Amino acid sequence: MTSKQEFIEKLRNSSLRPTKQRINICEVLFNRDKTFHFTINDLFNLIKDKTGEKVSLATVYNTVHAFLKKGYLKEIPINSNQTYFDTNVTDHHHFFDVNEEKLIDIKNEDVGPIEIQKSIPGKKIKSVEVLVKLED
Amino acid sequence: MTSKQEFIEKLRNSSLRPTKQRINICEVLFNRDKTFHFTINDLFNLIKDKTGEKVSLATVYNTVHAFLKKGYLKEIPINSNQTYFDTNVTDHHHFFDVNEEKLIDIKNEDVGPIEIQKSIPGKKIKSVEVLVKLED
DNA sequence: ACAAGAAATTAGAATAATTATAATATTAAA
DNA sequence: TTTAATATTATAATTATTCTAATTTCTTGT
Repeated sequence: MTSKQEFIEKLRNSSLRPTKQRINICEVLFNRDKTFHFTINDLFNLIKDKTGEKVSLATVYNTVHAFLKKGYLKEIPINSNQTYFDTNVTDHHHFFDVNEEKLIDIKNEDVGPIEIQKSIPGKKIKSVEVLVKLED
Repeated sequence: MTSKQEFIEKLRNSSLRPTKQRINICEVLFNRDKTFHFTINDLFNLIKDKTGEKVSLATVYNTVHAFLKKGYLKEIPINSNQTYFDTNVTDHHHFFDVNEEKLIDIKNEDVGPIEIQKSIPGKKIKSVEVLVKLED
């Protein structure tokens, strides 16, 4: 359980102004034990539900993007038409349950080493992510 | 080079009605040597350019989705806000050049075997895809 | 501490992406 | 053929995302 004050400090330390909106978003995103997978819309609705305060959808977008850039969130590549995000920013992979449209983390150590025997001149690898689609 | 007549047959054999729009889309998608990575918008613009005929954007969506379901196209999971598709429907992986926003195929044999040491009860693996992001 | 200017942030309005459905075209049946 | 059934198209509606004017927060000078 992180206090409002701690979020304010963390935001300031990241040179993000600790606005009421951002603090609310932090409470929803980071006051959790488990990692959290969500879409912008999930988050938008949860803010209203959990904090009672309304934050505009555009601000949710802005904040999520700010947090992404700071490395507090990770974007997960799935070809659903809604973009998914993850509060687990460590290097890891995902199951995507196609039937239930639900994401599940796969720890890095649960995936054997991935060897890419091809390279593109002038480019370096930024990330390697595995997406395992599941069905019933 | 596949003829219009051949596309008509292929569509019929897949129980897809061979409409003028679909034939135009086939010409743009499948009259190529190399595999083709595209977004709906890319395709929409190419149809006008290559065939001179206009097909509505909604029809492009419809057709791409129909082709996906039939297995003639593959959707590629990237977290760009535009969905990418691939005419290469074999099992394979991708580089995504983040700077140039460009996709590059990685043949299956250029990626070592991927071992997933975790499973979800009641669910079976539908696909395993690797996305390697590249930067300068 | 306070005011003024600079910079960042918010949220309404605009745009872009995708889907639903009424109108049209294609096919199947008689 | 003609009609009925079904599939397809494309406009209109909806949903997702971004842009920007108005507002808020911060910084600096006093």
